[in-house]
This record gives sequence, C-alpha cells and structure tokens, in this order.
Amino acid sequence: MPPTDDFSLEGHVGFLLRKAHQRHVAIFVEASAEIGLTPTQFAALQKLAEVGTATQNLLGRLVAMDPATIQGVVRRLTERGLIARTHDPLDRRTAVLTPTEAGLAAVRTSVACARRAHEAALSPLTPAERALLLSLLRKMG
Amino acid sequence: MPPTDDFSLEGHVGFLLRKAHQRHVAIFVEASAEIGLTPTQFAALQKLAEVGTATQNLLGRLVAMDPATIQGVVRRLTERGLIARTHDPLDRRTAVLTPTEAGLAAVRTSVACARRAHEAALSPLTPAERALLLSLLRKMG
DNA sequence: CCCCAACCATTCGCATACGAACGACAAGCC
DNA sequence: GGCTTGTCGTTCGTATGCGAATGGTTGGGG
Repeated sequence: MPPTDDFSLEGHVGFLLRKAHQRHVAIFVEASAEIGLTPTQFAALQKLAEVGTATQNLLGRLVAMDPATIQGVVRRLTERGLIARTHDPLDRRTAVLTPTEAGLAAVRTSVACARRAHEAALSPLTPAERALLLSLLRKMG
Repeated sequence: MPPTDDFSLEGHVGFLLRKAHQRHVAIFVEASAEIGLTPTQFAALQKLAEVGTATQNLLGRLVAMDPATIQGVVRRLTERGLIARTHDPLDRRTAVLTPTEAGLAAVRTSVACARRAHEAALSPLTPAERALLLSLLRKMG
C-alpha cells in the first residue's frame, strides 16, 4: 500500500492556515482601502500607538516580525509620515520609534476597519465557533 | 473614551492566523530540510502528483495560488527537474505539467515530512481540539 | 467567416517573510 | 582598560502573494 494515496492536502493544517490567512488579508485590504494600510502595517502601527515608544527590533518582536521584515514595514510607514524616527543618545545602535499625529489618526480610523475585517473573516462561523477558533489559534502558539 | 483603548491585536483573527501560519512554515521547512521543499512547493507538487496532469493555471486553482504566484512555483520546480512541461498541440495557450520520476519520489518522501510538520504544529492541542480547529478552518473558507 | 469575450501564461511593481552576513555599538567580565 | 559576547539595524538573496497590464490563443455568437 503506497503511503501517498491517503494523503489529502485539504486536511493539512498548513494548507488551511495558508488559505485562511490569504482570505483574511484580502478582506482586510478591501475593508481598509481608504487608509491603504496592509494588515502587517496596521499591526505595527497599532502596537506602536499602544506602547507609545519602542525600538525597531522590539516593536518587531511585539508583532511577530523578523528584524529584516520590520525594517521594511517601518520604512514604508516612516515614508508615509505615520512614524517618527529618533535616536537614543544613550544607545547609538537603536532607532527609537514614535507614532506621529497622522499615525495616531490612521490607527483610530483603521481600528474600525480591522474590526469589520475581523467580523467578515469570521462570518461563516457562529459566535461560539469564533471564540473557539480564536482560543485554539492562541493555544497553538 | 477613545475607541482605540479596548483594541487588542492579540485577539484579532488576522494576527493569530499570521502567527500560526508563520509557525507552521518554520516547522515544515525544518521537517523537510533533506528535500528542501517549501510548503507551497510541496502543495503544488503533491497536487500535481495526485491529478497526474494539469494546466498551470488549473493547478494554481487547485492549490489556491494566483496565476502570477503559481508561475514562479512551477518554474522553480521545473528548474529542479521535479516537473516536466509540455504543450497541448490542440491548445497552444496552455502549459501542460506532469511530475517527473524525481518529482514523484520527492512527493513520496515529503508526505512523511508533511505529516510530521502537521503533528508538530498541532502538538499544543489535544486530539479533539485538533479536529475541531481543522473543521473550523475549513468552514471559514 | 469574423469578431469579441474569455482564458492562458508572463511580466512588472509592490509588500511580506526569513536566513545569513555585516558593521556598529553596548555591557559585563577579567 | 581591553576583550568577548550579545544586541541593533541593514543589506542581500530567495520565496510567496497579488493587482494590473500585456500578448497570444480559443471558441462562440452573429
């Protein structure tokens, strides 16, 4: 009996996670077309607004992004004037980040979009199922 | 009361899906280091082996990949000699794909890696929770 | 038979994502 | 005080992922 025959891609976590993630990204981008923030950019900017100030790598760790990844995200947000970059005179390695006024305004607007995207992405599920899915995803790590 | 304060990134589907997906990719790549297939490449190759023959765009639809995305995936698999590209004389638009012998061998080996990655990614969950998560992800679309 | 709508594959541009290597710097240890 | 270890941010290379535009081709409707 060949071990390949009973394999179903559709039953694989990785495949389902990839599809669900793709779907959410599409929904999010559509829901926040006015602001033009991607889910990744929103995550970084929202978290920065939440903590007020952070080093670039620290912000990356807070939102689960590689130093190489957060670099590009922060660069694009800085170029759009949503993040201000200063330097800590006590540690000349670090880039100290702060949301600008425009950045805070963008977060306030985008939070509503994020909530709409959240609801839309979970719309096929009942409220109980939604809570269950979220807790399972959290437990997965 | 500002509407931003009660927003938690960690309770957002998009954030949890992104983290879970990243985690699975890392686990998969580590589990199949010997073959060196990414989850995406494995999905395309496994599905092609399952159906035997497919057009490039059709294969993309079967594994939830854009025409622009499947193009690169197939190109890399072809360059590695895992997929053969021919042409349908009756439809000169299409690229007809078939797994090579090496491709079939790679699928057979990788299926075991994929199963290990599946188990490892779900290891924080009980068997009942795993089944639940899979069914919820499937239901999400 | 011709034309047009639909489909195929490719390309460009942009945004994640991460390993690896790098130069700069900080902090602790002897 | 010098050295080693670790951290910070950057860059390069590679791989997804998708919108949009393009050129080639097919097939159906008039």
